[in-house]
Amino acid sequence: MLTISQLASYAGVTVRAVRHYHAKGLLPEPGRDQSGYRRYDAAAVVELIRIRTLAEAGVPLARVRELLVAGEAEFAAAVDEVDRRLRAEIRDRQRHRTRIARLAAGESLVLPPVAVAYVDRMRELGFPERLVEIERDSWIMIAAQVPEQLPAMMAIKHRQIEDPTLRRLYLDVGELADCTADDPRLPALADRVVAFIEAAVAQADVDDDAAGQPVSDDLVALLDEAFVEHFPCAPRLFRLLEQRGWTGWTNIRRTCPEPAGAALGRAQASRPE
Amino acid sequence: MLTISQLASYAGVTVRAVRHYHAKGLLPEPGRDQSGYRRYDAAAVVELIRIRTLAEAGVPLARVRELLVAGEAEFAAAVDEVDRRLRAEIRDRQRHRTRIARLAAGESLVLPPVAVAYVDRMRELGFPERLVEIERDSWIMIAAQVPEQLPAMMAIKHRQIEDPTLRRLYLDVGELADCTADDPRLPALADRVVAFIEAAVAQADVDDDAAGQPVSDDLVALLDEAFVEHFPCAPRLFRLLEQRGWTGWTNIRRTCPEPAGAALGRAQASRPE
DNA sequence: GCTTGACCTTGACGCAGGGTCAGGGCTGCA
DNA sequence: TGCAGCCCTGACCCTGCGTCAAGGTCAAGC
Repeated sequence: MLTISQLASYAGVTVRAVRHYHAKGLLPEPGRDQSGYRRYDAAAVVELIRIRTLAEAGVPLARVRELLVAGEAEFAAAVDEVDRRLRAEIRDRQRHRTRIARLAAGESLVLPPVAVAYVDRMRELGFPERLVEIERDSWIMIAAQVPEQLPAMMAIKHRQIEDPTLRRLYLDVGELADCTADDPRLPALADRVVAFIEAAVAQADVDDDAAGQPVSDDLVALLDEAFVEHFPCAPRLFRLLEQRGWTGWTNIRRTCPEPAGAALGRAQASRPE
Repeated sequence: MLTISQLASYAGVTVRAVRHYHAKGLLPEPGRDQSGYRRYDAAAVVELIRIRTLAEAGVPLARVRELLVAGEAEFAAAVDEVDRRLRAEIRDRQRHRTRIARLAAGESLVLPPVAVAYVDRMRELGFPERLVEIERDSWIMIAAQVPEQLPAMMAIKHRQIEDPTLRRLYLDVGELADCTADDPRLPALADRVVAFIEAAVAQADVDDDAAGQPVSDDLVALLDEAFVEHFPCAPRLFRLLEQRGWTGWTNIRRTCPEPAGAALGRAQASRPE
């Protein structure tokens, strides 16, 4: 008769595994000797080797229990299912590998390359880091929410940022980020923002109209909130804009219905955070 | 401000996962509103998306926590380690696939093909199922213990089983399996076993001597025990053999030292279970 | 007889990554 | 005011064991 460790060593598994198989009902509990030790016979070795063989083939223990007493048909079906699972797990791992390879290559992954390029370009052009960060975070959220519309939106942003007038406006917004609510430069800034938006609405490009309503109202509200959190003067700026007939920021709109309603989408695409 | 389910939906994870990340210290606990609900800002969305991105790349959560604040060098090292782990897991799965493919193809796996063929041949030759089963179980244990010596041992067994005299002896052992200890046919059987063993010792083939002492004494004892368990008449048979100067069964030996000691290994190779 | 070390027992916690309940509070809408 | 649908904490569940705790047993050496 064998002790548990002898049994385990014959079958090439650990003592702990044997007790685990007892607990799971895979291997019947053997009789005990007078001191309470489990005592195994050769049949237990064979059964344990069968269990180990299945387990090493990647069969979950719950399945092993069934397969030990299964007929050929169920056995084949179960094996088939296990193989499908293994293939799926291999596919998962391979996807993971390509993802971490891209991470290792320096890609941020939370942001597609086109957006990374945009953010980098902002830094090149001398935008304050604060502004760059909130812009980056906004695009992370947009990319997570509506990834398929990101390229179109990014194209517009790239064009906007290369436009000297608009770039000047952005830079000035960035510089006024930390000003107090009563800063005397704010009304003039609001005027310039409104002037830009109205010009954009007036000459609404045909090819930009495809953008439509790319992001949900919820997300727009969230982005506006993030803007307010990072820019102390934002509430005052918003009030100044409302006095000039515009409301919101990410998706800025007229407070009163506009005659040419089709231009709204174009206005949103120009959100100058 | 966002509720936990809004946050989760923006980042594309479950509410439970968000709380899990809080518990693991991956995502800082946000402030609560007056009713105790967690309230998140946009920065939390971005952080959660970063966590999800790493987690989806197969990075363990413990590593994610480090990587969120890691510099480039540690990041690269960690990524490298994760990739190694993923490769190892893929290799494991692929091994598992080949193993279950072999299982599906009908191979027993607990027994190499050469042993399966031997067991099948026993059935063809009309050996009683009881005898076949204990033989099979013995070989399972031997294959698990000393797989590299199995082919040589199997070659001997194949030759033995095709020898008409020895096959007749085996068949008679099988038929007497269930006889009582006082069965009158047992002494004659013991005589034939001894006659065979002594003949085998006398003409010890040169090419068989390589087998030497293939299995450990422990395993031999276990196999003998299994034999006794399946054959009620075994104790009586053993006593009869001892009266004739032989002890044991799997590794049968002379009770008194034999003049030509070199023949012992040959005797063992002929174990006629 | 005593110690020592190796073995045995049960019970419990731990791991990743959450799923799923239970039992209750809060909110918003009709 | 009632109801649906959120939210909260706490706790147990899954896999396949590893590992520790606290104690009983056994064989060997002195």
